[in-house]
Formats: sequence, C-alpha cells, structure tokens
Amino acid sequence: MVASGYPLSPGEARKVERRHRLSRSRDFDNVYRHGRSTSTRFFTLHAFPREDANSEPRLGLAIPRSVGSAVKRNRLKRMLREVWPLNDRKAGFDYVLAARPGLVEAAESHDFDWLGERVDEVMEKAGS
RNA sequence: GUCGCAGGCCGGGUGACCGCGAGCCGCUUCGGCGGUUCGAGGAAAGUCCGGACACCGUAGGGCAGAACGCUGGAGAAAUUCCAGGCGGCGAAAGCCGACGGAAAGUGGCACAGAAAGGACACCGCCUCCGGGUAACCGGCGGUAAGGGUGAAAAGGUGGGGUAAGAGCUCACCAGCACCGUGGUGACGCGGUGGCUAGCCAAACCCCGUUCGGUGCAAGGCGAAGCAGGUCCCGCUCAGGCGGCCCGCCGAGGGACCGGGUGCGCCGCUCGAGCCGCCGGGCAACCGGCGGCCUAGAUGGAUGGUCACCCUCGACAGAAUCCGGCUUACAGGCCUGCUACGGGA
RNA sequence: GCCCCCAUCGACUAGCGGCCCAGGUCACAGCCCUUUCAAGGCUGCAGCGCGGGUUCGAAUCCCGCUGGGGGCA
Repeated sequence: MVASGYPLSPGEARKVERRHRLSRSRDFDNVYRHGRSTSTRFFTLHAFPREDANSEPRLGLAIPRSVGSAVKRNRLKRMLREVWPLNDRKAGFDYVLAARPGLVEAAESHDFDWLGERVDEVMEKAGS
C-alpha cells in the first residue's frame, strides 16, 4: 500500500466504473445481512466475500440523510468514488461504505488526501 | 452626493491533465474502444394552489362537505397576474389588506360596570309634594349633560333651548336612504330627506362561483419465477361506486399464515417552449414574422489536481412536464422615482 | 419522487376564544413524618416549536416556516 496519492500508472483502472458498483437493493441486503462490519469515527464498512474469489471488488455507498443536504451528500459520494481506487482493494469482495454524521463537516475543514486517509483507516481496521 | 423606494439582471473567470452521463459518427473479438457535441437552478427546495397527461366497473342525481369572495381585465386554470376603487401605514416615492352579507336567523361579548342591544340608571342633575330653624331627609315624577367601568356605552363638536336635559332645534363633520351626475364597474361628486341602525361571519350561517377520485411508485409492453393452506361472509343484497340516501354495477369478497418477484424497455422530454424584431394595449397579455432545439439520470451523471487573475465566491443538486405562490441567499451591476443638501 | 399525519414542563398527557401569567401523574430539589429507607404529606422547579394575521382578547381560529413520524414499487 502506498501513502502517496498518485501510485498508478496511466492506463491502469483507477476509477469506480459502473460495473464496480453495487447497483441493486438485493446486493446491499446481502452485504448487510451476511457480511462483517467495522466502524471508525466517520465510517461503517460492511464487507462480504463473493462466491468467485477472483472477481473484481465492488463498492456501494450509503450516505444517509443525517449527514447533510442533497448537495453535501452528492459531493461526498463523488469524493469517495474518487478516493476509493487509489488504493489496492482485495478481490472477490463486495463493500458497502456508510458515512456517519459529522463526516462532511470534518472533510470541509481538511483536504482531499485527509478523506483518503480516513478510508484507509477503516480498511486497515477491517483487516483487508 | 446622501438616505430611501420600486423594477430588472448576474450568481466567480481563463487554461492544462485525469475522470462521469447522454446523443451522433466510426471501429469491434459484441466485453467495449476512439472521435465529436451537449450536460442542474433562480429558487432545481417546501409540496401550498392550479393544470396537462395517465388510469379507474357507473366519471350518475340529491344532500352533506371543501375552497374561494371589492370592481374591470388577462389567462388553460389558480390561495395567479395587471389596472382601478376603498381602507390602513409613511413626509414622499411607495408599501400592505381573506376587502360580499350583521335592518334572514342562531350564538357570543370574560373581568369590571347600573346597563353589552331596543337600558330596567350606581354616583348624580331638576320641577313639584311632605318634614325640618337650617344643613338636609323622604316621596311621585322628568332626565342622560357630567363622574365612574370597559376593547367597546346608543352619532361627534359647538351654538340655541330648558326647571334640568335630550337631534328638541340649528351649523359643520361622520353614517343611512333616495334623486341627479361622471364612470363598463367598484365607487366618486352634488343635492334632498328623516334623525341613528354597536362589535364578532379567519363563530355557526346566508348569498354567489367552483370542485369525481387517484397520482409517472400514474400507466403500458416484454421476460423470469412460485404453492398453496386455514377460517369468516355471500350468490335468499356479500361487496364496489369518497360520508349518507336514491340509483347503478354485481359473483365472488375478506382476514391470517406460507411462497415468488423485487429485472429490461416504453412513458421521458418539442413544450400553454425559448430568443429577437414589429404591431395593439396604461399594463398583465395578445397577434404577426424570423430564428433556435436547450439535461433526461435509474444506488441515480458536473468531481479531483495544478497555474494565474479578481471584488476570494451565498443559498443550494433536475427525477413526468408546465403556470404560479412561499421560503433560503455572500457579493455585485443596471434603470426609474421620492426627500434633503450642493453646483451651473 | 408522490401522498398523508403530528407538535403543550425532563417524560406521558388534560385543556367549549376570556373562568388558565395553562391542570394532572411520574421524575427532580427542599422540608415534615420515621432510628433509617420506602410509602405518605407540604412546597418549589419548569412548558403552549417559530414568525405573522383575525379579534378588545389566541395554547385554541387562519396563513407561512421549522422539526419529527408514517404510507405507496
């Protein structure tokens, strides 16, 4: 794992494309029901191993209304999608990353890299 | 120039790299790849009104219910807009107003006060009668000017008048009715008359106008999948048509347990559309001509990094669409007007 | 997204436009009672979500915000 924000060479997949997202309510239910959860001050991460251990990891974002207005929630999702693939993610897992209240206010007073560090924090704690 | 008022507009900009959604074109091993063009708001918000559109066994009648309420106009309609009237606020520009009816009925007006609506007079005032030396006391009456209470007290102010008083009489003002006159009208102005009729309808209500329900999770097409069971009511009026009645439909309806699906496409953006010019109208708006196509996502598209500039950037993110209303909003620009001050 | 409902002390609730600077229960604080605690008695603490309007007068009626809760595939 690399601490810098730019570890990837051009051409390598560095974004959360649509096929790398959770898109169905059923997928979310699976992760919640059968996955394991880990919490930090700003996030709750649910992880669930898929049947095919070599498939690409997928991400779902859960941003409740309690974190802020629609503008704040949208912006948070964009930034999280941006920051997510900057680090290696374990293949064969579905993740649901849920934001907790206070995250938006904290992110506004820090910079973009700070948000990445918070995501790394919860991933490490989950033992990925 | 300063202060204020009204109306309109903008809502950081430029460039580079990496990314996101849609349309079109090309390539494709059908997984995608490349190019190109577009890609959130004035409120997209609250969901407070009104429609379009879609569906519903009957969208039928009456009652009930709800909403609205000065006049004229605009508009598809509206708790909408424009102009005008009246009332209130302001020195003015201007702003605000659910602004029909209280002599159709019902009801209310706490406390205080004599009395809260056709007054029955508490303190009082006055004539007369009786008593008393007198101060004064008692009584039959006449009054409502003054005091006091209250949010509100039976037209107000002044003169005359009277025993004291009273629209009793007179003038002015307010209010009412009628006549004339101006205006499409609300209403204004003038005259005459009689001399008074409290407030509350965002209390019930009366009058007038309008209103079927549900909402794109409407609704349509396709694909996939499953498993039924128990009980109650009914075909001898159960059930449905908003609450009731009539009337109509009508053979199945309901409760609980269990099982399945929870996918793709359409609806989905060309519309009461936007821009410009001309004409009509005080205006809202309407008409004509020319031009333009301007988000359509579906776990839900606008972000990250860097550089420079400035006044260091508010409220805030489309989800069927449109017309309004309301609410939030850093800073800035333009136009017109009022008052005051200064100059020519 | 669309459509509904609610709001009164810290909590649960009463409250025909004036008898209400809003009543009750639990909780909290103090005092009495008791050897002490509990129970009981007395006293206090505190509230009409916010802003306008109607009315002489609003928790109550009307309008607009704000904050909660629910339903619809």
